[in-house]
Amino acid sequence: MENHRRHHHHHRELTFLSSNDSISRNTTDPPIKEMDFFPSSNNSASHDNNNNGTSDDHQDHDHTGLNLTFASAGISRPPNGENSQTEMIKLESELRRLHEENNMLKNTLDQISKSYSQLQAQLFIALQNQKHHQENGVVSGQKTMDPKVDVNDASVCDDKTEREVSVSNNAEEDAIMSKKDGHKHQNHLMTKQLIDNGNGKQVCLEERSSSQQSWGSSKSPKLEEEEEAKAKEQVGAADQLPFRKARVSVRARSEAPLISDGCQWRKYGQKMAKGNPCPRAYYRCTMAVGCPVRKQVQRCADDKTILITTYEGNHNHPLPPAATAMASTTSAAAAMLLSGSTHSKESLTTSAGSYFSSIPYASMATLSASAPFPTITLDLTQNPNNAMQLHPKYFPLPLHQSAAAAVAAPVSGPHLLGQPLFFSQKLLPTASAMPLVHHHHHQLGQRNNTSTTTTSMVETVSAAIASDPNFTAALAAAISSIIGSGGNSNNGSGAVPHSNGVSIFPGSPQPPQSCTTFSTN
DNA sequence: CGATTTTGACCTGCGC
DNA sequence: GCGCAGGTCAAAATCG
Repeated sequence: MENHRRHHHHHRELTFLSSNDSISRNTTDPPIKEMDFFPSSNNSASHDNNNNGTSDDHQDHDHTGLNLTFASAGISRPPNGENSQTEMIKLESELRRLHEENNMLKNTLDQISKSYSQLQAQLFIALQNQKHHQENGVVSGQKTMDPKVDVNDASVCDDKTEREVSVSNNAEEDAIMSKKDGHKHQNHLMTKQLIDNGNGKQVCLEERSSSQQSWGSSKSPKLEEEEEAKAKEQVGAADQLPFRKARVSVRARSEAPLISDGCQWRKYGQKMAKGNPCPRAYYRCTMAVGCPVRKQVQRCADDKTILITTYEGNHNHPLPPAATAMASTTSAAAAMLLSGSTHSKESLTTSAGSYFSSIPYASMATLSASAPFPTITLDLTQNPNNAMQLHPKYFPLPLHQSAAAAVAAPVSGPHLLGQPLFFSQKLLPTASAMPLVHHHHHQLGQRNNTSTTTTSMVETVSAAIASDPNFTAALAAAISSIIGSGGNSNNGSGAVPHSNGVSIFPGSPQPPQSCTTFSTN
């Protein structure tokens, strides 16, 4: 097995490095002629004629071979058995090579998509920060915004702060999560890319490519090194900074083994983690081939009713509305963390600390920038009532912005954009309502939009969780009470989504689509 | 029958 | 170098 894998890697490396050549060769050069083996008469001949591709040829070949079992012994084979043997070997090797190449191409595409997504998010964050700096040398966001927005913001923030409560001390979790990487070199990958800002316009962004690739891990080391080297050339000194993987951890009470986040996941492993009697399950997103997003699910050792779900990576595919919010928030948070760490981790913290320290509700999110991965933890466990209060102004920004960004996003990246950017803009003014963000291992820096994203994320996550039928049932009462008392009415207890994109944000000014709705899996 | 889960082996990093 | 722990792989089993 081990050898098996190693071989694979080697193949990939080699083939990938020359992939272009290989491709062109494969697509242009006539493949080894199957005609030699399967003369005219049967169906396979026509197949062959139609397929001048690569792998198809081989498949056809195989297929043909099966069809010809009755004649395989000799009839269809040319007299010179040696040649045919050689050809077969060639074909097989070619097939292998093509498979490897295909894999490499997929991986490359994935990497590009991932980088694209993260860079987009980071760009916006960076722009946001820049804007802040320009507009006011001062720290806290005195961002002037559309009054409307401000109103919304306030309410949003209120909701948020109320919603979640205590800081979760996830040091343990963080430590566990971040302890290993296993793909270190990937962590140093720096990229300078052209990213599409959603309007088809490309922006050249120098940035630190993010994490998810690490979890993707399918890229060959050589390739990574090459990319890294290239990136270093372009980026320069920035590469000195340690690369980090951002993770978003969600703590929520749930009977269900998984929280419903709108995505399809496939379990690929399970492990007993030290210090926790409950196994940790590893899932990867299966909504698209090669999607790098993974998550770990584990029950809290202290309180087994608490389910800890940790996400990493950005989806490289369009997301269903039900998944958009979660994905965008988590990926945005991840990007944010990365961005923060890129520039100065401290900035993240300070904003958190100084900014939110006065918040009465303590916190609902924990930022852990501890090495090697910054992790943002959302604690949705403490006060269900609060936890559900997010909805009303869940989307401070006009739907056409957030939803459009999230939903209309053609592929991967765009879904990142909506919330982090817009939320940050709008939430800043209402600092007092911000959640407390606690930095585990780093000193405080100064403000930025970290908290903002955190906030939105919490809401999103809460919404996602709420959409889970099981969890929904458990929280129904709480929601009802909130709705009843909170002045948001619409659905009353019915606010709880039953499934399929029912909005859980009763009071939402704009019918929250996409981002604000969740479907159960 | 394809997709998913299970599960033991393996890989890698880290501390001693 | 060794052992430990987290993370991943992939064959086998199971599911729908």
